Amino acid sequence: MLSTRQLRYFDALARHRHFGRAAQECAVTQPALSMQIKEMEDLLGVRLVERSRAGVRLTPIGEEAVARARGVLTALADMERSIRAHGRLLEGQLRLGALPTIAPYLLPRLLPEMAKRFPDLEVALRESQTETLLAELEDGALDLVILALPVEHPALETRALFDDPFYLAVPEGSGLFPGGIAHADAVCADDLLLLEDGHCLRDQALNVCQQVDRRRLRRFGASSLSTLTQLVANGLGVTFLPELHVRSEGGRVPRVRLVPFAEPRPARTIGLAWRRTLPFKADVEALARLIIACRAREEE
Amino acid sequence: MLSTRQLRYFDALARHRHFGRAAQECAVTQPALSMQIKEMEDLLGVRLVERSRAGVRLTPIGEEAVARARGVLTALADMERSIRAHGRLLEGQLRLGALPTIAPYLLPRLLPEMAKRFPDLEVALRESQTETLLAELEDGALDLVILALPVEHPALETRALFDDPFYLAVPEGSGLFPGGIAHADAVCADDLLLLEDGHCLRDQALNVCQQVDRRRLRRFGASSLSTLTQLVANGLGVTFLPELHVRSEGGRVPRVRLVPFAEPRPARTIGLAWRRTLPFKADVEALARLIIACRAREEE
DNA sequence: TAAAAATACTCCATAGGTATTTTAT
DNA sequence: ATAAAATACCTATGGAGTATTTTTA
Repeated sequence: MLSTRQLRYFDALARHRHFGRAAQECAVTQPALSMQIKEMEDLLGVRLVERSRAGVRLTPIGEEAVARARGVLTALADMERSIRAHGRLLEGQLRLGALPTIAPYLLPRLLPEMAKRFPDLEVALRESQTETLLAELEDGALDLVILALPVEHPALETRALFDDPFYLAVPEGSGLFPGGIAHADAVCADDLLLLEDGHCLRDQALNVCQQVDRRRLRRFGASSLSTLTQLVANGLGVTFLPELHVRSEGGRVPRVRLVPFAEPRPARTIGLAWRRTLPFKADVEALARLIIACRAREEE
Repeated sequence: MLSTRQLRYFDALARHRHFGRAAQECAVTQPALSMQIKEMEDLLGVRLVERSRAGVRLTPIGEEAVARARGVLTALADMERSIRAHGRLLEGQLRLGALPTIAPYLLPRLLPEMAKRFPDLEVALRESQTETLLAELEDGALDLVILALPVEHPALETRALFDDPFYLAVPEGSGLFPGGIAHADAVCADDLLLLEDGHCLRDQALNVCQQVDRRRLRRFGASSLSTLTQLVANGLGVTFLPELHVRSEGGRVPRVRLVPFAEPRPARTIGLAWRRTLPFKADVEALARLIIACRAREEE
């Protein structure tokens, strides 16, 4: 049976595509690493790497092998962490990721609460879009992410936290939706301002506005909700704002009127996602409750 | 990082609850195994086993650890098999499981076809009920199972093969359903004969007969479809027979009348299930097509 | 006290280091 | 010609064996 050492060397080799540098990363000499790779190839009876002067290429089988090797290494690393912490995820380091449309509004309240409740926990933060978060979660660079559900991924588990309803932000005095209730169908593509591509909030908003003609949307999107509200404040259009953002601004935004939607109010579901192989559910549950409590607190 | 050797020793120790016998299984001496376990405990900073005169007990953390260790070992073993076979599942050994309500009817046709199509494949068969099959699949004792879908299991993938409609088997000359079309709602609990508990076919039949009063069902069920048809033939009641079974009997059963159900015909979905970590999809697909073709052939 | 695990020590296999050769561009 | 990997050879770490002690029911 292969050793974890061989898997580690092989992973490093696949990343560096260079025996010498891979060996350096593994803190061994090049022949030591070469020998282990050779041994792996002998054990598997398969050529994993194409050696050539200009670096190294993996064979197709090698690509498959490294993907599986990384899976095994991640599972093993997760096991070690879990057991070392007596199954308590909330001690030691937690690498937490969050969407840019969530992090700035939830974390300022959450992090102090977490520090109070789990004093032995050290949180490393990362803010990225859904796709990046999920990739990093999968390959073990993150432990837990806060994002919008649903997430369909076989290696991940999720836990819904709360629904975050949308408001329609219109310029103050614009006269739109004078009844104070917005209707998704009445939003016009020419007016709609959105985040740039890749933000899931953009897709969610478009989902709500099924009938909007995508071809008539403005080409360039904003990169943050703050920018977006500035645009709205200056009369350049309307946009969707999640309640989470609105709350963090104290319930109102200068020169912008926030119009609630008609029932059923469109919303995004905020939730946690993590690798199946990482933590005990009890820990995620504890954290989930803290987050929910944390959000409820803001209602005061 | 832990070595695979340590994981193997630990797994053996957890199974034998005895250092000496675990060591024997691993073909090393007791002190060698003791040292590796100690090393593991040191690396993890956790006590994994309670040593006592009368054998060994795992601590709660140890239980968690061994479960995870087995997961890692299975993933690694699957990786080795896949790569060794160049991703071709259908060479070497395939440990195949099937439900007792499928195996006797499908396999006599399938196995010769498989032998013809995949000459380098050696098939090891196991026949069990759904629960057992899934457990053995998960812990690596089986590679692939044929059963009734749906199967909801995070570590497993599935592939539907075909729908297998039910017939109602009634005693010849009983006068039931003279129109030649059965209606699920007209089946009476007093008449209904079923397989014993644990057979998924039993549950599926009860699902079709939503209105049947479960309390009035006979206490003891048959252990095979053959027994069941004997009971029906002797006028003791009626039962559900899957088409797969009927076909294998040449389309008719002595002294039993087979009544098709009204549309939509109730059916069970037969499918394949396997660990996500094991094979390439292409191989499962190849086998799936063979099975489907194999069943279609019988229609002649 | 007796069975089982831990410890002490010794040995050897194998991983790793150094020096060198081979290979491919 | 030269950078990179393979090979050869030596060293040393650590895994495993044998003998023995310690533990505990």
